[in-house]
Amino acid sequence: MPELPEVEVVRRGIDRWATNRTIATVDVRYPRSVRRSPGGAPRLRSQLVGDSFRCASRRGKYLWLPLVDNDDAALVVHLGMSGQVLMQPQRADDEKHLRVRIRFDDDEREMRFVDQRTFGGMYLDELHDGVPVTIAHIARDPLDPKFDDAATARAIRRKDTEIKRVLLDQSVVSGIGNIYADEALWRARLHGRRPTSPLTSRQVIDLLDHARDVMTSALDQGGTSFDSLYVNVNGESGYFDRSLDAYGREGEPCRRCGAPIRREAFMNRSSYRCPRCQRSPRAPR
DNA sequence: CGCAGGCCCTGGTAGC
DNA sequence: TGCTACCAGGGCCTGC
Repeated sequence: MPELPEVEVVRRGIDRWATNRTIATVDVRYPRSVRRSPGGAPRLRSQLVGDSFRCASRRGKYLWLPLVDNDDAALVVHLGMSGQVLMQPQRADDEKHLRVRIRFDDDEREMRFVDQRTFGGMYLDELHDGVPVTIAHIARDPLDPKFDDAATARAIRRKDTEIKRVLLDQSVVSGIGNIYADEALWRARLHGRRPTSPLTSRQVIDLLDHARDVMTSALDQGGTSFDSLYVNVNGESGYFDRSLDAYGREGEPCRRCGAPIRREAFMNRSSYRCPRCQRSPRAPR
């Protein structure tokens, strides 16, 4: 499940292999994967072939490759739940869920978009001030140098909802998904169902600090490969899953207090927390 | 307008 | 063994 650290690892890999090479062919094997691209596969192909990519940018879980010739356009990539960008030798066997193949006019590696659950995709978009218009509503992420902790904390406290919901709201703070939300909440000793407005500014800024810290650590270890769907552009897993303190640790002892980590349903998914360190806001015990 | 919840999608796995 | 039901979940869309 790629969140910010995993997407950043992929971005770096793409930068290493895919920039400043003339695009030769674009082969869309599965139209759904380019469903957000205006004009579909034909226009995607005609716009990309002959052009080349600049260095990749990222905001939250989105990354994009600006084009060199058409300098107000970019190829946006979102990995969804199971998307992978692989830089493969041209002779390598096709992956089972290969969706889009981009070849360059040299003998080096080709770029492949592979996606089992097809929530991800790639599409052409227009750049405004260097940002694709379709992601203008995505907030800056905590690793962005221009991320404003105090302003984000204010925005969070203005919301009339629960804290974990806001952490997952990409228009307030981006890059955080279910795994790093649970990890940040564990580190901050906050229950995800705590209402946001009574939280102090200090608590929220502390939480954002923890989110940044845990994602930075994950990035240093190549990301979290919890269910093997996430890999870097060379197909290699990250190692942060063994450093997780909450996510996926149901029944295992809290690394702080020893209480068994609890798993609960939340927003049609799972939340993991320590029942002792992260007390329930409703029925404290 | 803000918020909550449903839906999309597929493969692995638990359970019978 | 083979079938069914369920689970993973980001982001868009709808409805209240």
